[in-house]
Amino acid sequence: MRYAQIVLPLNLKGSFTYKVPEELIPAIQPGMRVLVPFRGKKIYTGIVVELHDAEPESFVPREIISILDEFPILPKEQIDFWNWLSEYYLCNLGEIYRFAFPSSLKLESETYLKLKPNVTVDFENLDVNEMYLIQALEIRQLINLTDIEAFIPKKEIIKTINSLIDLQYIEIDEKISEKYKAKEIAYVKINEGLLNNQDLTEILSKLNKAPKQKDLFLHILDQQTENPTGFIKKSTLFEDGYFGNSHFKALVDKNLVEEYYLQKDRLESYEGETEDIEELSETQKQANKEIEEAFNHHKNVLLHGVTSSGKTHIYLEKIEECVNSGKNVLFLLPEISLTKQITQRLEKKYGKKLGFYHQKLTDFERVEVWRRIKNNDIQILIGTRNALFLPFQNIGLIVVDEEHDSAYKPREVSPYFNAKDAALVLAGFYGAKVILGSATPSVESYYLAQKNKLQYVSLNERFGKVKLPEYELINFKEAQESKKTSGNFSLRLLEEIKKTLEDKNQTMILHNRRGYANVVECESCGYVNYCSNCDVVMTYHKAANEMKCHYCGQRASKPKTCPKCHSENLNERGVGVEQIHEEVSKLFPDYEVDRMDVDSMRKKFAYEKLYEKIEEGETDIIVGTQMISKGLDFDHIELVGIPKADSLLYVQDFRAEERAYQLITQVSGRAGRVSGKGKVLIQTYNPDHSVFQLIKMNEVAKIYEYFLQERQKFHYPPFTKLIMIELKHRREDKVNRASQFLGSVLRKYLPEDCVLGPEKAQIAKLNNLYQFQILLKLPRGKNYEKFKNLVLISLNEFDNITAYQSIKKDVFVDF
DNA sequence: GACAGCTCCTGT
DNA sequence: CAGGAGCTGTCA
Repeated sequence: MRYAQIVLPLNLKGSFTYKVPEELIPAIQPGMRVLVPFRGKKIYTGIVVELHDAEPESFVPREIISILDEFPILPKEQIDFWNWLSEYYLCNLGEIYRFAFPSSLKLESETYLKLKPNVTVDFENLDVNEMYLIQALEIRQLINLTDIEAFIPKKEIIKTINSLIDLQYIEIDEKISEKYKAKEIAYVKINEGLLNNQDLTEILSKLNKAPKQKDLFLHILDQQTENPTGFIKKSTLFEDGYFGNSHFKALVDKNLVEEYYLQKDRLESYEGETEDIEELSETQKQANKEIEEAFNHHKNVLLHGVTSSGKTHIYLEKIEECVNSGKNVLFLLPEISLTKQITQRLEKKYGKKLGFYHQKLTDFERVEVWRRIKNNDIQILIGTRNALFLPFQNIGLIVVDEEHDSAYKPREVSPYFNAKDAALVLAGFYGAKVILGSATPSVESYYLAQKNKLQYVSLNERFGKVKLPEYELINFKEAQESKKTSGNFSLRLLEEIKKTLEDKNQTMILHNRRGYANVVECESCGYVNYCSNCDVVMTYHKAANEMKCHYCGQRASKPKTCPKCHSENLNERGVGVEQIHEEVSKLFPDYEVDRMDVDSMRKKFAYEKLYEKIEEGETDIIVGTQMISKGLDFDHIELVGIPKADSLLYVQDFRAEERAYQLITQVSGRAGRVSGKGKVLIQTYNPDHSVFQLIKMNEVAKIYEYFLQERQKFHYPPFTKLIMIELKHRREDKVNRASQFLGSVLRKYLPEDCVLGPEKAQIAKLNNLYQFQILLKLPRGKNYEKFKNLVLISLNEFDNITAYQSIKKDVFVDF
């Protein structure tokens, strides 16, 4: 095995061939990290994905510099998983590698400047910048390129460096810096020997002139005598703000106290008591048995459990079984803020054997989880989609909670994959089982269950036989005609809110639109405020008193007069959640009305504060966007109101109805969790719309039957496979031409009705990039592979056109 | 993805 | 004709 295929952390196709130096041949194994040179001197951390003896014919491979791991850091299953992802989602291995690894585990060399040895510099002939740089290099031997920006203007840097290299004064080198450092915690103690040799009164009298220092000294002494074997954390000294670091430093300088460091595991883990989980109800036992049977037949499970049916309870049971059989569990959540309940229950059971992994961890924290997973120190890992890439040793079960959630497949970060589908494949490589759980499964998963690819297990009653909420449709048009409305609310909905308030219960109002008004329009000339970066109207946010672009985040002040015709007749159109909140506050001035959306939750701990307020019953009405549909399980919410439910359907997306159903059902699930008397009032202009009618009937099978019929009729997934190709460029004409070309190439290989577009994207310009889209509708089944191959050929053909290389291309498989 | 080396345009 | 922006090709 003299050659290795190495994946580099760059967005490049495939892997690269390197020669394994003689002395490394016995040690090297697939899954290990190695240092390799790439392009001149630059050094990257690559992953060995394959070893072989086939000498490359067309080039002379370079040599691996060194091996970084004693044992493979990446299990075979993960390498298989990467290869699958790359093939299925048409993305590069390098992209996956970048996404999968914490950056401290893939060090790259940094470019440094240093003085050439033994040079004498003739300062006379240098300009100011050159002089600065030489002087800086004389003080510290190495300077990295970004540090130079601190004292030389950006534009001059290249010029300065080049001229000094020409003069033979400096040279460029590459160096790999160790980024990961174990976290050290500062502790303090009274200087050893001090107490034996010196009289305490003598010391204290020396400190008489510095009372604070004296206090601090006594404070430390106190703690140390009280608990001679304990450790005093330095940070605790400053907690109450009485002492400052200067006081402490003074004591160190006087040799009275000492500071020392100990390494600490960065990850806090639960230290409290552990306890067993409660017993299952009869219905749950039945579901549990069905899951067991499915697992015995090597089938994965779709657990469809209505809200509050106790899906978590069943997860816990299965997790327990899996851990008892000596295997580990991966528990996936769409976002980490939802962990609260499951965490609390698991912590009590598994204590230190529980781990977390999500996007909010720092890089060092990620490395520590990696290490613990690799050492098999974690039995249960709770995480978001990036946790799929941890180096699991013997995983036995993957739970995907809220499997329908779109956060499993964000469109913003590449590689674009659906964590739910990826989990099924990953589990296959490990021989593990999967439970997909949701109260509102995705149509795709439901279809798989129907086709018997997944075992369908249903929990159709709430825990403790609590009744599901009742739905009521309010015909808003009729209400308006008979003058039974006030603003955006029907009197019927207001009456129910009032009743709920009088019963000292809580109400939730869902309005899934951020801001106060969608558009600010000039009555006189029709001017509307567009974002300068995007082809999007800016939304008016009254609370922040500004206009915001919801796509690029751009802000602008709200115009007082029309910038075009200077008319003062500015009109606000389109209702946002802020406006609904304002309206409700005015209608119920004696009650506490709070708003929950990304804008009001931006401040630190805003979410936690509001959560607590609702839990304590201080909040009477919660007005919010889809954010309120997740994670807010409280006992006293009895009413859910959706004043403008139609807006949920008016979205140009074949999944709009499914999303609307899921959102309405999820919010509704918050109502009457304990009392069983929950009510959901839906105001709509179209009470006869199938989605609303089906929700009202609350017959799950019929709803999915309806969705599946619609999908089949219009040839959408799960009956076809969609691939969306998006092209972006600063110049519209260029990206337009490129997409026309790609469209024609695709049509050359694929049947005419498979290729839709190219078309301008719904948002024609985003962040100053013009976007065009091509949608491919491909048949599923055996032919899919064949067709996808043709897509791949087309994409390659496109990539080979050099003129289009500056165009950014994104491919979304299973769009 | 990153970077060197190239072309072509701008401006004095 | 320098200096820079943008394009192109290549890396093992």
